[in-house]
Amino acid sequence: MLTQLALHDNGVPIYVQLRDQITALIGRGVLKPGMRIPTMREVAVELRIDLNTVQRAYAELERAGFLTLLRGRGTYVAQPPPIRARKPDAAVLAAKVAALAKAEGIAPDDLIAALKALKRA
Amino acid sequence: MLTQLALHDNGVPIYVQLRDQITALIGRGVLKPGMRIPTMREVAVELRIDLNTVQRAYAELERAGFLTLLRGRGTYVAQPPPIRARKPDAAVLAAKVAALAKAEGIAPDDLIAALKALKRA
DNA sequence: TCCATTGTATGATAACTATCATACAATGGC
DNA sequence: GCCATTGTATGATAGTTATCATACAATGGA
Repeated sequence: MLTQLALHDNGVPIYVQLRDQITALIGRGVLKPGMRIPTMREVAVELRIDLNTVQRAYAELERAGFLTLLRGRGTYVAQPPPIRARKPDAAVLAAKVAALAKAEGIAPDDLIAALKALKRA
Repeated sequence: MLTQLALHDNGVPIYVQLRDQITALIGRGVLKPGMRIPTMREVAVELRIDLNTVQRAYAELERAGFLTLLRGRGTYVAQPPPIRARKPDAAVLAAKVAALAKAEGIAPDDLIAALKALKRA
């Protein structure tokens, strides 16, 4: 995983870059549920950043339900909850996602296409 | 242009969001060379942020060659804006979004369906 | 039982970010 | 020339971010 992480000097806080890049890796299926990911210290040393910075990213990812932190054992990609075909929930998420896409200047159709492409990968 | 800007509370500094969203608008051709864009004060009032914050974004965009600032007259999209105008990457957003859906237990197909429904609304 | 590993926590410090207030400086229209 | 508009600049303040140093706490294997 470490080789896929790249921090840039573009004004975005390090912990945000780390958090979002790990989220993206999970979304792409590079990191799968149950997988163990590098320890906070490994990430800190490899990326030459502070342990506290990594902890912040990991902690946010745990709160968001992406990771499971086990003291003394390591960090794992969270087991996703059972998929329910609840359309209302999907609608709420879709609204949020549409706002994100708009902010980044991505057309809804392009996002839909990219999501479909992800499924095939 | 103002209606196309949306700031989020996601840890990314406001001036970075503003800067990147404007470069995306230029990259997409929504803002064309020679066009006048809103004054710093207009942006500050509309987005309810500080004038200094807008100034920072505009100043960085000028240094990067995207904008031309003319005192007393306003701000214009630079005559040939850099070729390196940032093009939004739908795949990156899709990866993040897929992870969000996974964490909430929403099937990708349901999210796609909900996004399509939004378009019709 | 030890002990290395790994996550968790605290406190200090410097740098950065956002806001507020205020003012200056150039431009162009009248 | 006057003056509204708009970009430019400064200084203060509060909150955030990154780093450093250090320590504690739970886990599992030897």
